[in-house]
Amino acid sequence: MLNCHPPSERRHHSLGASRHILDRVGDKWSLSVIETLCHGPLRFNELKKQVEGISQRMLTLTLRHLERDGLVTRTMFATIPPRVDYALTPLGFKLLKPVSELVEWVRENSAEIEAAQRTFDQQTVTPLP
Amino acid sequence: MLNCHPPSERRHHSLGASRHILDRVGDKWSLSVIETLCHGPLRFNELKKQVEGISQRMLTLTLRHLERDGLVTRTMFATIPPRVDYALTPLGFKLLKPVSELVEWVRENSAEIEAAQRTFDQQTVTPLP
DNA sequence: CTGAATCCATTACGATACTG
DNA sequence: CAGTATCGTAATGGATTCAG
Repeated sequence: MLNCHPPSERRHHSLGASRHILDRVGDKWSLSVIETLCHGPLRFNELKKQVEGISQRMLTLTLRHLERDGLVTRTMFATIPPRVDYALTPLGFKLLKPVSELVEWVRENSAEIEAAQRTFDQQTVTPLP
Repeated sequence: MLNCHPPSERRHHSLGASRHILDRVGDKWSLSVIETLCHGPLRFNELKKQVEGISQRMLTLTLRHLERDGLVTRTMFATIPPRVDYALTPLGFKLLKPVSELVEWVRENSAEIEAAQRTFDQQTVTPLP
């Protein structure tokens, strides 16, 4: 929970340790990859097809980060051609709940957010004469 | 909610419209600023003192983004010296709930996450002879 | 006091080519 | 098939200086 308490009762840095996961939430591809994997394991190229727009490089990097944080497992099969399966860990599945609720919240409030953005953008527009 | 359904039932881009807010969640300062403002309005320099480590530039930029998204209001007083109050909007307050639950989730699972990171990091370490 | 402007370092990302 | 390597570009953030 965020430290919504007066400064006297506040602990040092309320976030900080959570940064790594928040970075995953904020980066361009992690949530899409997690979402795609929630139906079951997928191979690298299947993932690449289903996460539209992602490059090979970014898929590799994103999967490495998710694997490092314990959200995704990587399973290699010593076949020819090689085959690698990626799957959500139980931890990865559990993350879906709070993340989904956040995304859901944004959806429910997107009209208000976009209205605010339009208002803000119009204020500072200085049309040329 | 994230599209955890088979591809046949899946809507085009599950995220996409939510990117803007997810970017706020993911960036370095937005959540700290929101957290600091949840006790009540603050002036620019009070915010700068309480959000430790933030530079003047990043505080300005962060506040502009939050204001644009309708999460924060900016109130100027035409006094000398000038005074500007920043406060959470009702929308900003409401965002605290899903965000807090996400941060809470990370806290509850930080041990497991950090253990995964240590394991991952040790795998690829190749100590020099 | 509030904040805009500038400069710089680091990182994120994308496109392409190459490899076991 | 599943990557790695390399390159170039854009975005992000920090430090410092200037201004109303």
